[in-house]
Amino acid sequence: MNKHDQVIDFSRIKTSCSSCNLQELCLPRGLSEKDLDKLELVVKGSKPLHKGHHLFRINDKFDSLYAVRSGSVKSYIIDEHGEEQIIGFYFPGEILGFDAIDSKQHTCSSVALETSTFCYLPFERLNEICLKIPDLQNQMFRLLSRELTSENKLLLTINRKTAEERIATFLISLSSRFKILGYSAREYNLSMSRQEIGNYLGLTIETVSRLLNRFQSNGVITINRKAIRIENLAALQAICDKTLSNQNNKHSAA
Amino acid sequence: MNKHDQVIDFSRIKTSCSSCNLQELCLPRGLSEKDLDKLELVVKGSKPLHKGHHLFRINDKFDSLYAVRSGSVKSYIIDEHGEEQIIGFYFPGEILGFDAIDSKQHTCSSVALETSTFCYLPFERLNEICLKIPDLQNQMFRLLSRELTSENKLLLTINRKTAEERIATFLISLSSRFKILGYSAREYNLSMSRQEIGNYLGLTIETVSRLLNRFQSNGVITINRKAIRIENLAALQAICDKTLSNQNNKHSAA
DNA sequence: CGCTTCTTTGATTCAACTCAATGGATGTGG
DNA sequence: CCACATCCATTGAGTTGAATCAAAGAAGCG
Repeated sequence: MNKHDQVIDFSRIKTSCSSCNLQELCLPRGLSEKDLDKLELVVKGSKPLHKGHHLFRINDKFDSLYAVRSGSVKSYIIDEHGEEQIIGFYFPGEILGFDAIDSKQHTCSSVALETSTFCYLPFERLNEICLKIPDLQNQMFRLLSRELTSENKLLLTINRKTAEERIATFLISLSSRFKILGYSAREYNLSMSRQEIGNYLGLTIETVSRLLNRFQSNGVITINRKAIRIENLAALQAICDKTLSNQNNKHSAA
Repeated sequence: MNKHDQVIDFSRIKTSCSSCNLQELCLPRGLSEKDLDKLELVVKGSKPLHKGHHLFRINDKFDSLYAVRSGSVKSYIIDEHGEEQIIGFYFPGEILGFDAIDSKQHTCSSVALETSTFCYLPFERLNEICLKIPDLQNQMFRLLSRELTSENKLLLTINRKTAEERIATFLISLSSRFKILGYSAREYNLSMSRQEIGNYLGLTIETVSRLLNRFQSNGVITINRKAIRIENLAALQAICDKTLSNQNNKHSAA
């Protein structure tokens, strides 16, 4: 199904950044009221996307960035053997699509993990108003920069941490993102499967399952299917970089 | 040593983008002659940085992006145990420092792998002229976007490839970057150590050494210390995604 | 030219993967 | 509402690719 098939044209629904409770997390952050008004003219809403439906696919023509309003999505690329590699999960207030700016084609696919809604940020128009609103240009640079920094952290997690540390790090990362959104940092639902967690972190589903259950046995978390509660945040934090300091220099350079 | 200690103030040396042979690879790409003139007023040169000296360190105040003019650098972050994780290697025409835009502090450190020179691109001024030169703003977005895409590819390499495939992929990546620079794609010098290659790819130095020698035994490459020659590019390409297609779905989702 | 750093090579170990089988949840259609 | 199918998660046993440990050789440096 194509987004233009709909009877009601949701893309015409003007979204109001100024009344959006995500504005301090999202693109509008730091903009004056006057500049917000200009931005709102560019942003469009959309109808909800159901679980398993694609927001965009690799090689699709790029014409817009997307901000998650509700729900969650995963982005993934495909390797030479057609296998999926998940490169990120996105939650409300987070923006995706930046990777397509260079080639004007999406370099990854994005699919809803649950019923989700989005704001569309048509890139050409965004580009234009960035020239007129210095704070907006700056915010764009900052968002791109932040994405780079968080990819660097992920690289570190995957390259230097054990399976146990990776999963703990992942759970903590979700926790702090939900906290920022005003949800509980202690209790949340995993919108992705064990398979997807493993894929993202470079682990098999069996390893993910075993370790989540080990954390539960140790009283660090309680997990029931998708529902997770962090029982001992400090302990989980400690697991994130458990490996003892001095002896550990397996990949270290200089 | 601080960059202001020098007798001759190299930072005053105006660099000429318009006569630079890297202009089509670097920030000026796609700019008109008139816009190039404006950009040149912002860009500053610098004295050479010798091997092992830092261009910037983590937490340094961010005030400038850097373009490599000659030589090469590595960027790295430090984990909780003080261990280094290399996040990228940069060659002439490539720009680094983007990760610091968000927090205004460098989130990684960068050090010269050999004697290298750079152009300084003071960010505040760059920001300002981006507002006046739409093509430049666009080029900035594109460079940031490209950096994201290449990090995604790295993630895929590290998460889904064997040690052998990672190293082959790394050698091919260097080859194509050197080719773009107009150097030989078949023959080049590794400016980084085995240790640094391993660190970057999530492997130990022993594994890197063994596999490079295996490639040599198989006649795919010739390697003598830092000097590498690709004897059979097709074979090396084939190694990059050697693992057979159908059976391989260890981390795959959906 | 002695010292340090980098690289190579071999033997052994182990964390995470693979293979295998079962269990629980959700959904569908008769 | 039950029977069946499917999908996802769990758990166990055995295997393996890359790490670790160890030691020696080569190169570069002061």
